[in-house]
Amino acid sequence: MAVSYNHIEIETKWRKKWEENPINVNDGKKPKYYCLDMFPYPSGAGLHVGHWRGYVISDVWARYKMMDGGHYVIHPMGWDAFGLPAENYAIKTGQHPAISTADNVANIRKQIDQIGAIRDWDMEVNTTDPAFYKWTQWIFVQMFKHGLAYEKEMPLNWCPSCKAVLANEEVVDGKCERCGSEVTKKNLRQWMLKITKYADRLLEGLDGLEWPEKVKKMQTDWIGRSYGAEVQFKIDGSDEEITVYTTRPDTLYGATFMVLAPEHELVAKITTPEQKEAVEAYCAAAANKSSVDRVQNKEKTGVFTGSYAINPLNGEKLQIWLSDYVLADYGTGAIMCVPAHDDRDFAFAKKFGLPIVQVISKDGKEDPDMQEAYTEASGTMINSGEWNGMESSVLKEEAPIMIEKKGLGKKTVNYKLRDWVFSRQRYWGEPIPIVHCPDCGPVAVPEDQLPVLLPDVESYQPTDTGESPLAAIDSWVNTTCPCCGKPAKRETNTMPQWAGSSWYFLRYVDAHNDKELVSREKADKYLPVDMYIGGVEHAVLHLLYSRFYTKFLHDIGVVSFEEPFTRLFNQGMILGPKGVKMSKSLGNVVSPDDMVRDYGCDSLRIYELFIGPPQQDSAWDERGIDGVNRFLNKFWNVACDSIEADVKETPEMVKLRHKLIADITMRLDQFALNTVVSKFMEYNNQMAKMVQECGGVDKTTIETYITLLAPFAPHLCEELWERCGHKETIFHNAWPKSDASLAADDVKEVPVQLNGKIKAVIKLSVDASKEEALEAAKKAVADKIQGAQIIKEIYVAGKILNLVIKK
RNA sequence: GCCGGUGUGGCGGAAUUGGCAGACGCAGCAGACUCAAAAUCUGCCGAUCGCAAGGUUGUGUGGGUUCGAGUCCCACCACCGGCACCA
Repeated sequence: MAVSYNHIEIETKWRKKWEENPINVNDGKKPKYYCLDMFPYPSGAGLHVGHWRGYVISDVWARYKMMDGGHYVIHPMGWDAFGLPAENYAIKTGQHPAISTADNVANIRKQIDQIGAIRDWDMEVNTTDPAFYKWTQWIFVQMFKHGLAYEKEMPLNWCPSCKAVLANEEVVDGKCERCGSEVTKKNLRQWMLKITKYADRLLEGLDGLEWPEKVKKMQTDWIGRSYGAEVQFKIDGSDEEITVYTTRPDTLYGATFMVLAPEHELVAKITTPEQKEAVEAYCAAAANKSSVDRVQNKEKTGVFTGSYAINPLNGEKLQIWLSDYVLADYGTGAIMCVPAHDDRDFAFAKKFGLPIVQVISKDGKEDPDMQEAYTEASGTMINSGEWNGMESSVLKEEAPIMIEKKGLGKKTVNYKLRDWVFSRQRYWGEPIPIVHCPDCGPVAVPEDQLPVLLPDVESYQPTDTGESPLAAIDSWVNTTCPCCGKPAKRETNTMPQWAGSSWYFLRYVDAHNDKELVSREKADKYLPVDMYIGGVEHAVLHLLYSRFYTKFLHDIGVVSFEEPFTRLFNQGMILGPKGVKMSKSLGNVVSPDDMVRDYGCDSLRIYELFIGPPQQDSAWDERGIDGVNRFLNKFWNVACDSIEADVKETPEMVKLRHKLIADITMRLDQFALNTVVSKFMEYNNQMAKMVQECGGVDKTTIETYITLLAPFAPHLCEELWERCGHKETIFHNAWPKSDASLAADDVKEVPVQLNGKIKAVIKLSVDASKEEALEAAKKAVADKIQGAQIIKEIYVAGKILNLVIKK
């Protein structure tokens, strides 16, 4: 009689046993495997079924690695606990963020425990723990000492709702990545990290990584390296020069005017008295434009400065204009305009009636009536003096060198990547460990005085002025200069949330070290991360910042490797039942807690995998878990019956066993976890038939199945393993190996086609000759080929037999 | 606009990479068990024509390559994601 297994009893029992006797122990001899989840922000809302998915995937993988290859698995968990929600909650309720954070951590810790994952909580880290952020600050001090952290006043992205500056990576479509408010510009003095110094290494390091191509591409585009030339243009009647950056120096003869960004430093100097009023009005208007306006409105605007530049090659006079389509912070903030070969310059020239000179021709002839810019670098040079007749693609490569030889400019490289704006005007973050001294300037807090503790404040309210709430605590702000001992003031900005997450993965393996960030010995032994699992939303944020930090820590000798995450897997989101993102405000958040209670952890684990391909978004359908639960119950009965019946193995059972091993292992290695589950169901259905026919399957087969299923349904499988008579945990079992010769079929069903259409299926022995196969096939379709002429016979052994006929 | 990705039953999805399309599961329908229901079990389940055997058609659209195409090639459409005046 079919019975349901008691998931509450079994799961409680094994949870307790694993706690008493941990299954994942480091004996110092086993090879390590570091399988990491992106650590969560401990939000008050707790975990939903979407968080579960990533943690289930990583735990299945960790347990598989533990069995396959006998690894000691590093599979830790921690808390990315600085950040705005806790601070906003504090503003509303007056409760200190540390208290609400601790509550949330405790709650989520319970939820994570329900997943039944292997976790070593001795490694737990929390970014808000002074013992942890001491090292976040220490890294900043090292960067400061190496000239990578510097202060700069510049127009910055400002979120008026969060009341804080944002890094470029945090601005999406001109809006705040976190709250969606329109981002404005604000001129502020801020701390910057020189991530641009690592641009080339960040780009080149991507090559060796087993990451999704999509993420590599996003980082490549974000870094945005381009090759070209800087060219100097003299200003007519002045000693000043304008330097432009161009990727198309081959079109230099076609430059007919120039455009500077409204913020360019020469604007005031080159504006003529007649144009002064118009220029000032234009610059003021540009300064007030929001990022959204600037991005969305592509209609060209501009104003003439009244001055002219000289084309260095042909001496032509070029009008100098201002326009906000030229960005102040890319290249040199000034461009030479070649309307014939650039869409934007073309639109600008058409609008303001500026000359257009074609210098590249597809067919060697000039087009007297250009309707759009010809932007490809292929064709013959015309109107280009000594360059006439050259192939433009060749010239594009050679022009920078030729220009450099003539002393008109130089070959250069440019990047879209900007330095990282690293300070935030908020309370709940790591204080930046700097003291400002009137005599010595900014001075790093000495390492033996770290951490600089975050003080308590009266009010968490951020200000509109760009000052942190910390600035109001005189007793904390006023200190002495570590250098000269005179009165000085502390830096009151805090670090962005990304600071702790940029290096936390290093800390897990030596979480209690109070002398070093991580000991070199442990770093060499346990790092880097072998498999990193998390959402794709951090492609250019956390994942780029972590690579930058790791490269820096490599350069100062803390670690010996340059890339933190060898392999990356991005799991898809679990969407709400209607296919929209789960969110508190939409009220479509599904909590795992009830399902764990009703169906058990093992059922939910498997359903999270079965719902769809792991890298793809999937809409939650709560009915689907019934199918998985039925499968586990069915398997429970098959296993119990087989253990009891203790039948002798048959050739069918041996074949099933070896096919099962091969199928599951291959799909697991391909990360096709949803199909692993369907294969388990298929084989279980076959075994259920064997139970009906012969009372059960043999002991080896059922034990093999239990072993393979163990990473997916660990509690159930441990219980069954024990019922098979084993004393030791199933997870110390080696991963079964398949013998291909035992898995192979000796008779195959082969479809017989006539002209590519299936007309019959015949059974053929795998070693049947072509003649035998053809004979059998012709017999099977005899009535259909009567009177027809067979033109061609195709036989692919074990797969297909096709007869091409003509009537 | 540029660059990626995806498109298969009522639904989630499978197809060992060019060889039986729709595995597995959900939902649905019919039956068994039951006084009844739930649970469980058995069968059916793309469309279309047919009483049936069986035929035709079918993987976003149109073409092509091939004995054979969901899979490869060309053109297009739709949706999703990334970047977006980067010279």
